Amino acid sequence: MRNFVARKLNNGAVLRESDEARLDELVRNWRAMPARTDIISQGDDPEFVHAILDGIACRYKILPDGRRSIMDLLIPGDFCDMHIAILGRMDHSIGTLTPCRVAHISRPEVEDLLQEYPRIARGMWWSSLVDEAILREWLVNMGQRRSDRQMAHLLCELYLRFAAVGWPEAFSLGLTQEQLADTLGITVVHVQRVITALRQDGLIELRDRQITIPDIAQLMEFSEFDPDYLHLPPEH
Amino acid sequence: MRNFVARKLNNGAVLRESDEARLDELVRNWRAMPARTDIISQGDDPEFVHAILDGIACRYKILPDGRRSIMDLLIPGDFCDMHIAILGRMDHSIGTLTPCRVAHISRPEVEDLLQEYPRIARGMWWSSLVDEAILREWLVNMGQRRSDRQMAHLLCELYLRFAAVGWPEAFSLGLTQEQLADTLGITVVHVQRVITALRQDGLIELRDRQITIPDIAQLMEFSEFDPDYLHLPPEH
DNA sequence: CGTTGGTTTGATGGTTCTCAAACTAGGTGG
DNA sequence: CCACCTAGTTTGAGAACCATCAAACCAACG
Repeated sequence: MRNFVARKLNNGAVLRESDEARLDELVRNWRAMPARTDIISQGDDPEFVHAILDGIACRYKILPDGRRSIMDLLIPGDFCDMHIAILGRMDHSIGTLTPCRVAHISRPEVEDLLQEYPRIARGMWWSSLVDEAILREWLVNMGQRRSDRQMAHLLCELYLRFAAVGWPEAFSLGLTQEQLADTLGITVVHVQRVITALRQDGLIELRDRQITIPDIAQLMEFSEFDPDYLHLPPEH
Repeated sequence: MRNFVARKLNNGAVLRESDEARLDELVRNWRAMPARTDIISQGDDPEFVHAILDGIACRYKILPDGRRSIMDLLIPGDFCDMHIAILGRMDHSIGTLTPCRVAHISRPEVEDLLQEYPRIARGMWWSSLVDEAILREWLVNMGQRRSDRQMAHLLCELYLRFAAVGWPEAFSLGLTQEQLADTLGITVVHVQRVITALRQDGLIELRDRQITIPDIAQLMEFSEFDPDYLHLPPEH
């Protein structure tokens, strides 16, 4: 089992063996969570910082009328809540979408990590800035593109993010259409129509409710995807 | 002339006189910039960190087809590019929307500030996290609300953000309809229709192309505005 | 006094939502 | 093993929202 946290941070900082060893230790405390379960809820002031080791989670808010808005997808290697120590309470929730393995690290351990492991601290800093850049690109995506391009753009991003942590299997996405709808801000019905359209154009493939990408370059061109905002090292 | 940077940071940290004095010094280097001018352009690796002292600026990207997407509005007290030292190159541009006074602070000065003034450093850290929270709320706003609510929500946010730095004049917004359109991801024509509708409902007032808010509570209710995400101290 | 940038208004069309219902696959209990 | 139930997917018809295109209007400015 590889350490996806270390792999992710390695994109923004050059870690040494001692760094990776420490991360391996910290990541040893984890628990399995079923799909659709909150890791942290809005209003919490949690004691632990969490990292996703396996599965897909999301940041989300529930609107007054009951709709859910997903503002970020968290994949293996992603931290959930590094910021909570400063802001105090959570202004949104974090929950699993698929079954997940979630590591929990105590606040003192995080403090120690940031103080004593400067390369890791730099990687964390880099990581949170990339998260912000992703958020900005989502804003562009939702504001300016039609929903088929939106969907394609999201898939391109996930493809690259999974690749950046060296996801072992070929990329395949097992989210439900409702989860995709809440992410893109469109209805389930329309997600369905967009997916069938993309499938008919040969841009994606669908087997057992899993989306795969036959030709990433083609999908990137279709969605005007520019990977610049992910700030990945050149080889990706 | 008050120091809006200090006022803003005071919302997230308790500054002392020495802190404010240092900020006063740093902010002394500024230049006036006309409207519609880039402070930093995409691809730059700038030498200075900038802060808005007066006027309104924005983060934006230009899409391949020429459209502009505004992803953040920067008001007096806001820093533009604290993150650039880590990420290297800018993945978006920052430009003025109205005439601005912009302070520029050298990288060594910023380093010193973060090292030697821990309360300021904490305020900066808080500030960047709030920026991220604002970005998330914009995503919710654009994804889930109709354009009249979107507009109202944006106006509520700006009202509170200006209030949080103690903006001297009563709130009034002097952006063009095109600038608002690029921010909300809708067309100029539709901005026009939304504005007249809000005006007819008495939710906003319009004089000399300046939008004012007669009753903020009413506008907040209309747009389902929950100020929680701004993480302001209770008095606001 | 023409030019320019911005606002306002109208008509039409496309994208996406809403409502409604059928269908599929997996799981559970009789 | 089958009947039922549930969550998720698929399809259709009509309406709402917003975009597009086009043109008039207005104020500031040289």
